[in-house]
Amino acid sequence: MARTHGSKAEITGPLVRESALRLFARHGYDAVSMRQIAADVGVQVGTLYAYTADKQALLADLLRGHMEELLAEWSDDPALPALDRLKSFLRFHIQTSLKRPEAVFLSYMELRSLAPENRRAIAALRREYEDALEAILASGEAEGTMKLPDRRLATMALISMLTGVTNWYREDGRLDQERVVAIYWDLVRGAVGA
Amino acid sequence: MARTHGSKAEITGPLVRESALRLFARHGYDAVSMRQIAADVGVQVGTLYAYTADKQALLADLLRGHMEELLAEWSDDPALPALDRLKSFLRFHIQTSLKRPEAVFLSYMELRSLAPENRRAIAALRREYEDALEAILASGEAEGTMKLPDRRLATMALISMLTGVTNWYREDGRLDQERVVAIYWDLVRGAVGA
DNA sequence: GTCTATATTTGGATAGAC
DNA sequence: GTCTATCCAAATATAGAC
Repeated sequence: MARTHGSKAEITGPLVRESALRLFARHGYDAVSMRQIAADVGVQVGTLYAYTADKQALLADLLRGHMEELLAEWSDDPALPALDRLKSFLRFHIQTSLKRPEAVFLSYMELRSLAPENRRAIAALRREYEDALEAILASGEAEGTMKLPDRRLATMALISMLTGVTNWYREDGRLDQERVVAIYWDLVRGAVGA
Repeated sequence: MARTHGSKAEITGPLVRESALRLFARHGYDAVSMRQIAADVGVQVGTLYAYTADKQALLADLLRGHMEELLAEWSDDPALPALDRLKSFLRFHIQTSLKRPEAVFLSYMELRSLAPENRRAIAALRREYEDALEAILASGEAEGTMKLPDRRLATMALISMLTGVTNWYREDGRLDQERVVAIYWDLVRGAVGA
């Protein structure tokens, strides 16, 4: 696994990020040492510092990258019926959560490990994502196709519920992703009073 | 804050547990040092080892204690209508989560920091708790008062959703606990098809 | 029961050779 | 771009005095 001098310079950067993501998600930011990451990548510790200023920056970049990808990939059409938009959001959120479970988990767990400045920036991106869902719920209420006792709370409740798939879903389990989406849609549709 | 020799021997044990719980929940198990815990309690590091074999045992005891309390406090009457039982569970889970948010958060987050043996034991207790909810859903289906596409998945989805309150609830926020319970009850009732 | 002092390990980060 | 070697700080845990 370990490499020697001078090989694969151009791919080491991404490898560092991938290893860090996986290890941070699995064991927690503070539980993972730079030495572990280096060993996982197959380089020596010193090498890591050619790709990140320090450990904190590595975490911050991973979280920011994930949230920015999420926001960039999500597309919504306010002209569609709110229930259709909600179903799209649900599918998007579940599929993303299952495609990048480690990034999702990390983003929800390790905000606290960030320095205040970094934390504020990531929290703002997360808020932006939550607001995308809340806007859908608002339009559902305006249309009269949804009935919610408290829109903001419903937003948080739905996101918690959907993100929860990462806690129990197994690739080799009894349900495939489409089936999971369908089941969650039943639950969510009921919850929003449709 | 710091104490000197020989004072308050009989209360140091609980204080250690309280400090450890708060600090572990806030910063993560690996991010917290025994020195920090000692400083928070107001003793020197060595003293902690009169109350725990090591740091790992401290975490394991906190998690086990929380899960055992949860299971001991929860009481269910299978003779009641399933919807009433579900509402009881919901109130119990939300109130407990808001009364001991740190223990709840820790139990869901730091399983991974436990040695395999300890992890298995705590996971079994958690499973027992989940099964309590699943049994209620099963009886609702049998009664015909609930309609669920997948009972096990609904169980996990509801627990994720309810536990999510700890992510956003603030004591001084706009909603008191009873209001939160009422709002979640609306969402859950809809989700289970009642 | 608690303190002080310390052994021992491990961590993040840097310097300089190749 | 990567390695080797190393500095320095901080961590867990223990020993022995009071």
